[in-house]
Amino acid sequence: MKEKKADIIAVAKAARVSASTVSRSFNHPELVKAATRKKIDAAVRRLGYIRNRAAQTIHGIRGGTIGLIVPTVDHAIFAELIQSFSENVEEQGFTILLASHGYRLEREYAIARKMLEHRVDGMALIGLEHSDDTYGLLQQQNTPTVLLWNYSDDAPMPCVGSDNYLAGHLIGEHVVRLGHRSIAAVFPPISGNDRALQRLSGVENALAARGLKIAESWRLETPYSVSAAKEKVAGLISLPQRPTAIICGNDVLAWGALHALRRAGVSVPGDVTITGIGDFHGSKDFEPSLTTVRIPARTIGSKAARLIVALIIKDSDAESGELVPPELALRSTSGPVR
Amino acid sequence: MKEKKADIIAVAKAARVSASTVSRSFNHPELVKAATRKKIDAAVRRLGYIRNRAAQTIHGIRGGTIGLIVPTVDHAIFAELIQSFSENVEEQGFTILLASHGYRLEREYAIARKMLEHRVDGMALIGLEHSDDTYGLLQQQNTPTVLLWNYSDDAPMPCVGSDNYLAGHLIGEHVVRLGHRSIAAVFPPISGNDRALQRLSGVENALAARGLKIAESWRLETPYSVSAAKEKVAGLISLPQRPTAIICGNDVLAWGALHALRRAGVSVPGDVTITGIGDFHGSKDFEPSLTTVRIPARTIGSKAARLIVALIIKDSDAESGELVPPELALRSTSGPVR
DNA sequence: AATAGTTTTGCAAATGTTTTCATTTTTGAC
DNA sequence: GTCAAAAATGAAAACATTTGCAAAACTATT
Repeated sequence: MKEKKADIIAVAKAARVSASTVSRSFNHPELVKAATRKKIDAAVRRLGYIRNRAAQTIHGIRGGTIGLIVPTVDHAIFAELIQSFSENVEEQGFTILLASHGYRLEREYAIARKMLEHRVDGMALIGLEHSDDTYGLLQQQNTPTVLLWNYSDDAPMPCVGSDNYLAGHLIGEHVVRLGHRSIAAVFPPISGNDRALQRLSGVENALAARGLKIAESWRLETPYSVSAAKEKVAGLISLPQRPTAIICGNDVLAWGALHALRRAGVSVPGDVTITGIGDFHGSKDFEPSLTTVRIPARTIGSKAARLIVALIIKDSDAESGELVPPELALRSTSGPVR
Repeated sequence: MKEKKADIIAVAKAARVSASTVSRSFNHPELVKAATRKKIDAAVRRLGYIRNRAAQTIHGIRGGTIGLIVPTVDHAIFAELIQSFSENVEEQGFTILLASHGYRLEREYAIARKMLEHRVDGMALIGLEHSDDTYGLLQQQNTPTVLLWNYSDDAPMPCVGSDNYLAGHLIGEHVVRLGHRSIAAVFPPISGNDRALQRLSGVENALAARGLKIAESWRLETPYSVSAAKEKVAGLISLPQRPTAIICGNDVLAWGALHALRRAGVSVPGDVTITGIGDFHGSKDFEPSLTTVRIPARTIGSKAARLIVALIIKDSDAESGELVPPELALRSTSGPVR
């Protein structure tokens, strides 16, 4: 294509009007005569003209993008949330700029900066744990921001999410109520992951309320994957002393545990109780179906979408955040201790 | 924040140099004296200045974003691909603009247009099936584009992906070789989904080579979810006539099938053989481990990332695309017919 | 100390759009 | 057919940058 791409002036020429009129016909169509608009539209089509948002953005006009930074997109966890958030945000005319930081908070800062360079209209981050630099950056630029996934009253920014501490507490309580005393825990690494940390302390406190504690050798830390969890749990149950319940930090780890037990011929929940947290797609239909705590990702996504848009368009009666409570999903992998 | 955000001129003033020098110090640091650069950096930090990419973009400078449009982000399928693609693209200094079209090709067109308005440097789409409008748009704007996931020699644009027909053929052949004659198929809807269509015809041709055909009542179409597949398969096996093998269009559906059989107490692969396609995270560690066809998503993602960047920076020895062959992953859910 | 060459800097034009204000055209009433 | 008011359009300034070119400031050489 030798000829340079069409700009608004080319369109104006082709339609025999001025550039201003073309611009108006896009942005304030009611101000231009129908006939003129028609001529312009024809010219636009003929030239294959596409508006240049960058040139608008320069005028302080919103570009219609929202930056979303997630730890990872590779796994089930955030998939539902991302989907729901982006669907809802798109519905309101915005597009998402997505990036993942691989659980490295400095990466997150760098990405946030880059998104700001692109002059996103707003930002969304996962969790409440971010580097001071990141918080500082966002505050100083006073970019509308929402924190997804976790809710806390004293969060430094509006957040919509669930209470991960409560989620952990719920499941911990459920397990002790069933009479379990020998309890193991399988959790992802908690550094840079406030969700996991809170869940774990929720669990621990629930146990502590009954004077229980998780033995050091029964606290397993595993990367976020079915296979890693499966392996760890296989090791765990081959030990002479076996727990009667294994509380997993999320559903994916629980799936791994379930497969490990199946493989070892251990019956669930007859011999061992397994629980997850998250209620991902598939947990309900697992055989046996997984007892877990439902974190309503779709609800969080849509509420967060509404909130961020409200913040961006400065809708003054925007909430400052919202707690979407977790609920115990009682299913078949948990049972009374034998 | 009363004071308007810092611009390059504010920085220039603060550092007592001209705006041009500030600009240069960002874009061609070697052209400005180290001492001056230091002054500028200090001013930047002091004022919290963030460059405005939009204003650069206007000068035809690359903005460093690549648009990626996927059908959905909600499920396992593209997660690995997206992750790997975006990791690799980020490594080369680009950021991803992600959107999903929910399997609606007109949405895809609208999104592509919007991304072009944002002047993305390149585009990546999933599969080879897109509306003529979309293809036309991209061609006319001659935006560097790669098609992910599927490979075909006569694709209208560079593509890197696997051969879904071959994947289907591989698994079909495997199943007939095991001696199965009564074969059912569980596939996602194929409209607007060339991947599924090709897989299915691969399967059918492999069967046809042995004179076999899938009975009409044994061709199940289900949405992309464990629970839908589980339900459909539960119905299937409750029929008086039962297939000895069920070929699933992807691993998620196969998981659903597996759970249905488990629930019904049907042994796998003793009574029924189950196969998937995709080899998603978790399939290897499923109990029993799933026989499937490996579509190397990470490889596709990284190769595609390299390709799109090469196209953008007009690296002339960029490949025109690449076929990443699928491989049969022979595991435990398939066995000889009893 | 003067010269030539090199490095560093600033000025001003350019980029593609929006917007304010002024001008022209149209409309409706008489 | 005239006039005022209303509607539609255009000219030019503004936006935040980059860049070509020229001027200024250094260096090295004599």
